[in-house]
Amino acid sequence: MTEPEAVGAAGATGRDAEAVSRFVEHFAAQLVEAGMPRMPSRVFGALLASDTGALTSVELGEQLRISPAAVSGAVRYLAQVHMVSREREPGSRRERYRVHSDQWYEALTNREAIIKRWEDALREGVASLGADTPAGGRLAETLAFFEFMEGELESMMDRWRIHREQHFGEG
Amino acid sequence: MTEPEAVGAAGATGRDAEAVSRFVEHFAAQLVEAGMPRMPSRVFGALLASDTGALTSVELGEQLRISPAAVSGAVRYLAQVHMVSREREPGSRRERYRVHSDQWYEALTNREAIIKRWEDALREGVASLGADTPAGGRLAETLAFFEFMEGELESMMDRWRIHREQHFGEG
DNA sequence: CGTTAACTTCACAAATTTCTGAAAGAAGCG
DNA sequence: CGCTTCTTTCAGAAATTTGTGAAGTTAACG
Repeated sequence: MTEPEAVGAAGATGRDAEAVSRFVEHFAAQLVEAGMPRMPSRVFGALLASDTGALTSVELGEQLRISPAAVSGAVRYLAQVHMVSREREPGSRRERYRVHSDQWYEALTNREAIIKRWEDALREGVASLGADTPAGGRLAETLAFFEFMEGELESMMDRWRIHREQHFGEG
Repeated sequence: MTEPEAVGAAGATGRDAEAVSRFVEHFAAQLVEAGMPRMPSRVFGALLASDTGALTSVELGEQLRISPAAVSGAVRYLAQVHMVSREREPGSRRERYRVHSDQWYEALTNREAIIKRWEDALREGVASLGADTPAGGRLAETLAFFEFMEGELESMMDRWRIHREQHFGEG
């Protein structure tokens, strides 16, 4: 009874728990490599791979074998960067964490906040080093790049929404 | 002789070392927050803020007050992600590390490698969970998003190069 | 209005990461 | 061909991060 299901078999849930886990861990590893902390990455992976797109704290804890505290921390992180939203199951103290597909895109776009802070730092640098110095010029060009990117990102998301509807309908 | 220059004064180099340092540390902090290790961030900041855009190992060590070993590690990291290139000063064992402005852009674009791995993980997930399941569908849509982004990024860089020439000339 | 279920916070232990000093390894120069 | 100068590698110390158990807090339900 160490393993509730045989490897590769579809269990009582109608899903191959082994396959799900493999995906979750593999995908989470990529997120980690991109700089996201481990627990948030794993929780996000589990939500992505869930059929409803939403899981409770207990379900996450069981599937990932982590403590309630770890779930709590991970979810707080993910909510902060807008990668999941919290739902209150009506008539229950149970909370439910959900990925909206569009939230996911927005979250990536939310790197804008980071870009904005980079821009601030660069502007400050240009000012204090002098726009007429070689270093100042380099900073100014970098700043221009980010400002350009910022605008592009926005129109890119617009194009995506159109592209998406053509391929996935109203979603 | 603990401090070669008075605070805020322009030294023999003709630059306000204090102002440079402030920028470097501030900018580096933003990079760190975005997920880059600290030493690489600081080294990169120092290079960005240098007049020539290139510094030797010793110069970096002195300016940032870090050991040669730390410089070595940071530079290796930065070279790996294509954010600096190494130059051999002819007729000297001294090496010189440089930021090319375009390298910087390319580096950001090099996140493509990361995206590619995300895509692989997602494709695998779609296959093993089944494209006809709700979870599989969600993964497929996410995958489509990344594939879309990949193409967009490329054309965005093209547009940037044009935009840049109009504003900065041949650079 | 008390009881209980669920989530969060806190302090600590463990693991990982990061930086340093010391020694070894290249590469020009005499 | 040995010396000198610069860089890298390595092992270990220090600091930071991460996850847990346990206590605390909130809110539904009888």
